[in-house]
Amino acid sequence: MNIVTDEKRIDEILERGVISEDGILPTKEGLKEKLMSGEKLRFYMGADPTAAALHLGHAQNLILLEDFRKLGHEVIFLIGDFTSMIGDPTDKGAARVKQTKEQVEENFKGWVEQVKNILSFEDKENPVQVKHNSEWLGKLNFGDVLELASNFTVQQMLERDMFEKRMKEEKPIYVHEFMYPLMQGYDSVAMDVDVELCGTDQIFNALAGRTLLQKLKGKNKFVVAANLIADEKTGELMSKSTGTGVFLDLSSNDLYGAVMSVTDGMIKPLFIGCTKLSLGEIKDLDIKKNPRDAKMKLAFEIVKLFRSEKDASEAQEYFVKTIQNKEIPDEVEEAKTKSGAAITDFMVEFGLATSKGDARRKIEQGGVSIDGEKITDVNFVLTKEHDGKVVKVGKHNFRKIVF
RNA sequence: GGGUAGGUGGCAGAGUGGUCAAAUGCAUCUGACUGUAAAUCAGACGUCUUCGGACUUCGGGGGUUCAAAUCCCUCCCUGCCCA
Repeated sequence: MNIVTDEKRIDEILERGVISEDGILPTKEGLKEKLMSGEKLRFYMGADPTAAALHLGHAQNLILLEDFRKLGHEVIFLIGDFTSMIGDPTDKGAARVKQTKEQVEENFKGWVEQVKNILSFEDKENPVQVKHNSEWLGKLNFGDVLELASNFTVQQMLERDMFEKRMKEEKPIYVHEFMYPLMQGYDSVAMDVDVELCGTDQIFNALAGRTLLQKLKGKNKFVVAANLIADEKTGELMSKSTGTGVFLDLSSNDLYGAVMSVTDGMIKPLFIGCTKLSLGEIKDLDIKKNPRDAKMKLAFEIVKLFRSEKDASEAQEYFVKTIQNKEIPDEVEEAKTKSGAAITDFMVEFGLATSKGDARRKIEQGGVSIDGEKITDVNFVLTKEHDGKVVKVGKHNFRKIVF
């Protein structure tokens, strides 16, 4: 596969806005020059399988990775199965709980499935390569680790803002957490990469790799740091803890809905980071004037990109029907029960409530209905006449009663 | 090694013998309002319940007491200071 050196395309990738202001290190010009040189480069991006699902924040980096792949460069998606057992201290107020090998295995199962539409693992000429860092990190012995560690000082490690923060808050910092940048750095050496893609929160770790590569191989690695997806106005990051994370293991309908419930300030960053629309098209959308329509377009584009156009249309239809018009959807998961079953037991059994008490509460608060009729009695019992009717809990949880 | 302060619900953080299933904030859930926005407001937020209450929870174990998150013993874990 030939290396594409089309300046316009390279500029569009580097200028898109996904990459942070000074997110290309050491310099943007340097990287552009390298891309223009026609030399085949090796890119990589890593992610630790600490969660079962990837979210849109990862996705934006992966889309970027694919852009570079399409220019003809070698691209590696690194699964941090070894590093995730230690845990990256980034953005954590406390040390991450170590994960077992089983948990890690369990988590990255399905990752490829979640992103196969945006990353070409199956490309004949130049497929994305998948690697695991346990392959090399697991083989280092204590001496090797000491050797690596001797390239950095404790002061350098302590410069990381979150270590500083923890020092200030008198919270523990474990010795093995200092190893994290070393490990991520060694990934670069082991794979002998030219460019690493990461989020801005990962720059410290990525630079450790730059240092190591320089010292051990005399190689000049570039770091491309993508902006984290954040609300334009409030600066709030998209994250699970604030309830704004959009995960990629959701069904198409839920993925669409999850995008719809994102704050308005996230619309533009998501368009730029997680869709294929050109900057011109995004500009034409006039997000401010009609945020709802812009968001629907965004949700559509995202589902289309990660699933298919058909899924996107269906998800949109579902959304309009059940959420906007509050109708019962066409297809509802069936729940086989017995005549005489208490509604509370039914709810617990089919995941509509976490406990009987929770079920009772939801009924008392008016959150439960059958075919549109609100249930007010917590002792309500299902009978034959409810066969085929649909129980609704909250705004969008439905189950069809089947005997 | 010495000294000292701590370990509380998903998280942060109050509570030092009964009124504690444990304040408050965040997260979460339900409702209202909406664009399933956001913000806001109201309510809920251990399990079971015949709705009287019962049962399990405050690092682990043991003890004192009519009564323990709170007191004692012991073990485990962490911060800080000194060495």
